[in-house]
This record gives sequence, structure tokens and C-alpha cells, in this order.
Amino acid sequence: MSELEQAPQVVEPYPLSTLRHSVAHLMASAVAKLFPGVKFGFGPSIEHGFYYDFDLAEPLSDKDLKRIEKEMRRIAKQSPELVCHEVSRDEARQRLVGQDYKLEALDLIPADEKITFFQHGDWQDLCEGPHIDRLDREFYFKLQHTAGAYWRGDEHNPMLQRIYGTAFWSEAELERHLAWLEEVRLRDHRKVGVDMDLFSSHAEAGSGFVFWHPDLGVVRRELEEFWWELHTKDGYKPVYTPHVARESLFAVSGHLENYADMMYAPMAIDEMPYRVKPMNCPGHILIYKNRGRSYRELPIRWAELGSVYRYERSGTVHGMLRVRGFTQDDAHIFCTPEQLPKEIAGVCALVDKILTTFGFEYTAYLATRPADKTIGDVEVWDRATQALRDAAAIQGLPLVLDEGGGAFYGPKIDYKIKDALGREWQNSTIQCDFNLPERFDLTYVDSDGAKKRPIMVHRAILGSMERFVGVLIEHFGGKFPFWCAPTQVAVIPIREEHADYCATLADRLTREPFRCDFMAEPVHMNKKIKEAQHRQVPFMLIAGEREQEDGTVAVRRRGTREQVVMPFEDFLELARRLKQTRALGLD
RNA sequence: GCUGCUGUAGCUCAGUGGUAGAGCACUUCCUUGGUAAGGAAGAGGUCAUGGGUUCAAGCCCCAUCAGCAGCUCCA
Repeated sequence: MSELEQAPQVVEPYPLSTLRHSVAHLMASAVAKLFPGVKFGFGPSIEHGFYYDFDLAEPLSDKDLKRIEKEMRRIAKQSPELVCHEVSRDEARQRLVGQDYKLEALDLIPADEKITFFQHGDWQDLCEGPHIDRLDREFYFKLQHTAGAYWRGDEHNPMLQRIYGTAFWSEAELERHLAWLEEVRLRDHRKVGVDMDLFSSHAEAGSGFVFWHPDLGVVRRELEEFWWELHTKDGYKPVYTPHVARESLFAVSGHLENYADMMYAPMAIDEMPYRVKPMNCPGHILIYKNRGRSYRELPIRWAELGSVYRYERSGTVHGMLRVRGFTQDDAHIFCTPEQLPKEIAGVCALVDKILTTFGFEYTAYLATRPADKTIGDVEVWDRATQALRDAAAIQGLPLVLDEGGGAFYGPKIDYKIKDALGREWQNSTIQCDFNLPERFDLTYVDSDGAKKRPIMVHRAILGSMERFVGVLIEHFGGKFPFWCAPTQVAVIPIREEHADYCATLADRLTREPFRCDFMAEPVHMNKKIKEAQHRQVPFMLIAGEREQEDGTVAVRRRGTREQVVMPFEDFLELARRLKQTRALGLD
């Protein structure tokens, strides 16, 4: 949790989740009052507040939210006591006449569990509680927005109207939460992307396709360089594979059978069906299969920044975070069963190195065999899952279980990273695969001369360039670390007669090379400072008479107003160190 | 895909049936300024696209495209 989002310091008589659940009830009672005939769905507390689902004839508007809030305050004053009644199943049924969803919820309660209602005033709700005792206690709430939500989260069910809200014990905490939401809004990569001219998408090109502008291209190139540097050290070699392949390849891989929903329709080339690739693995497999392989070659580690295209439903595309064409930082490791734990452990170490460079904390999840649409025997899955467990143990990496969350060809370790605002994102994944080697009949010749089956590890660390960079924009709020900032240094002369001195500074910086913007235009210095600030340039070097005489620069760090005058050579040393160490800060 | 909402200048937005607007950004001229907006003038719009209603549509209706808040699903 970030500073803005800390848990309450004072000990309250009830947990926050209990308060929020009760406020959800309060909201539902207000809706009942204002919209006779409403049917109620579920209304739980959630991470940052609560919601309640309603089946209403008319769509709700923001105006309605204000009315509902007002009614809530009235009801809280008028009927503050929240009481619990335990009733028989028959009585419950009578109390819920006409409430179709609640009756369905009642049927979900096991026979041996008690059935309780919570009531304030003349409104009651089937609910196991717990709740706060009185609605006239001191607390602060706000209704936030409405949205559609399927009954019980199933898209085959009717859609209900959901109202989201939040509640806190103190006004200060509510204010802090609202400030946090404002910060989230300000850092939104779509907003920052426009402000800083980083990327765009176009109706002309279709939904879900990202165009990287030059400044974000710089960021991406820096990440790629960093990525290749570490991968080369870890023995990965680059491969490149085409974006399109004959459909039959994806029949062999099992994609047509299990992944067709995500794939684009075939295109005919020489009257033969071809597909745009949704994954890179079949391509790497073809390279492996191109000739016989010896155990002496293993493990083989092949990496590719491979672009893939997947159909995402229209309502799900979101900026750079959820798109239809993206580049995975993909790699496949082909190894023997004996090598597997060490290989996976090596990937875990690489993940740690990369994620911590950006200042991310992370949690690792073990995603096991899905209930349907899988290939391979259960024993094979068990072996693969155990190998992931063993590798994590080697690394001392704790795993949280994600039952049924695996890919169709194997179990995986998924990483969730936590950004500067305390939000979680899923990027890195390590997948253990015994099945594709089987389907493609991959072999190597072992020391005893026998042909044996290798194991494949699929892994992506950034996940996709698009999603990772989108998260980075929000994580840093556009303030990229020095090493990958689009412009690293802005050089600003105080008056035009200092331009020559500044030009020599800019020239030195550019030849280093640093990405340097010599702001030579004959406009007011203040305007340039404002512009550089707006573009989140890490350093401004400002020079006038004093600096020119002393061979110094006035260094202004991003986010501060102070200037530190230092010899230019000292600044060069600082910049070199920040670049070389890929430091997060500017000191 | 589904529910609701939105689409007017590069950006943020005003404009509820009768001559397309503001601030910022941009261009030009003036200003020579020591750390976040000096002054003046100018340019910029097929009001998302297509159809319909109307004497008249940015505004009302329909469709399409794109976006937003969610649901579902995911790197």
C-alpha cells in the first residue's frame, strides 16, 4: 500500500470491511425507497469500498447517485439500528417474495447453515453479516459510479446495474482515498501518453493496436537493450520467426483446438489457409526440429521479442494494457528433466533482477491445471507442477496457489507486480510444458545413444512490451528513470549570449551519448523551464554568465526547484553513473 | 461481446433546433529575461462517419466506428 492508501491507524470497533458492507445495505435501502419494485442482487464490501447490484427498469445516472446519497443520510438518522434475525428457510422464502435473485441466493445456502436477515427500518436483506450495530455511528461515505454487471458474474445471466461506493471511519481517510484516486487518474498511462506524446491508437487502424511515438520508442529501445544484456549474460540466444504460418502448424500445436477463440481468421495464400501467430512457441519449435539435437547442446535458451496477435473482445481493450497486437519478451528453454528445476530457478532469478531494477515488489502464484480445454495426461501435469514447486523452493520463492489457472499446455508461475500506487499487475510468467514436445515429437540423443524427449519452458518477464511500458508509465507517472528517459538532459541558456557555451555542453552530452535537448530558441528562459518540467526531463542544465566563467552548470533535478551549481565535469560523472547503474533516483 | 455513458480546434471543455466558441498549445512580431506562463496579432473545425426527421440539425432519431466505467476474459 502506498502512503496515500495506508490502513487506518486508529483501532475501530469494527473492521473497515464490516462498515462498508453495512453502508452497502444502507445504500440498498435508499434505492428501495427511491425506486419501488427494484430487485436486489449481491452487495459485498470490496478492496476499496463496496458495491450493490440492482435490477431496475430505468438506467441510473450520476444525478441519481446524489439523490441516493441524500436518502442514505436520511435513513441512517431515522432508522439507525441494524438488527439480525435468524429465520427458517420457509420464513426466509416468505420474506423474499418477488426477489428472484435473493431467492436464488437463498438456495445457495447449505441446509445445515443458519439463515439470517439484517434489518434497519423497514428494509431487510438476506445476509450472513456481520454488520455494524448502528448506522448513526460516525463514518463517511461516497457513491462513486454505476456500471453493468452480470448476475453472479456469468455473462449468460441478466445484467444488473451496479453502484460502486466507498466508506471510511474518518473524513481524513475518505479524503486520502479520494486523493489517491485522483493520483491514479493523473497517472493514467492514456492521459500521460497524450500529455507526453508517447503513443496513440487510431480508429483508422482499428481498436487495440498501439502506435509508439518516438519518445516512447526511446524508452522501449532502452528496455530492450537492458533485456538483451541480461539475457545474453544468462546464455540466451536471439531467434527471429515470421508472424504468419500455415494453419496446419497450429493444428499440431493444439492452438486450433484450444485457442481458436483468440486467433484471427485464416487468410488464403496460394489457396492454403494461413494464420497470424498468437504465440511464438511453434516457431521456436520448428527451429529446434530443424536438425537432430544432442544432450550436449542442452539446455537451449532461445529468446525473441516476438509480436503476436490475439482477438480480444471489443469491451476489453484498454490503452496499452490490453491490446490485440503486442510484443512478448518471449523465450523458450529446451532441457532435460534433470536440468528443469535449475533452469526454472534461473528464470526466477532473472525475473527478480529485472523487476527490482524498476522498483517493483512482486508476488508469485502457482497456476495449476485448468478444469477443461487442456492437452496431456494428468500425471504429466503433476510432474510439471512439481518441477515448478521445486524450482521455487531452490530460489526460496514463496508461491500462492492459483488453482486451475494454468495454460492449456502446462502449469505456470505467474508474477504479480505492485506499482508505486499499490496496484497489482500481471506480467511475468514461467510455464512448464511437457506437452508440446510430445505433440511435435521433439527429441534429443542422450549420452546412452537413446532418443529422449526434452522439456520446454515458456517464459516472458516483461510480459509484453505494451503492457509493461503502460504499467511503467503509471508506476513512474511519466517520470522515467534517467537511463531510459526519452530526453535525459535539457540545456537552457539564460540569455542568447550564453548559447555558445551551452552548445558546447550539449555537444559533449550528445557525443557521450546522452539524449540531450539544447533548448536554443530565442524565447523566455522561464518558458523553457516550464516545458522541460512538463516533459519530465530528469535534469535541466541552466547556464548564464557565472557558469560560463567558471565552467559550471546550474543543475535542476526533476521534481525540485532548487539548483545545484557544479562543475560540468561533475555532472557528466553523475550522469554516467546513473546510466551505468540504471539507478531509479537522480542522486 | 454485454449494460450504461461519451465523441465539437493538438489538449481541456462551453455551446438544448436559426451566423461554430473559450483557455492552454501552435505561428509571426515585439520583449534580453537568473529558475513554472512578458505583450500583441494570427492561424486552426466536413461539430466521429453514414442515413433519417425538419423550412432549418453540433443539438432530435437510427446505424456504424471509436472511446470511457464496469462485467466476463487476459500478456
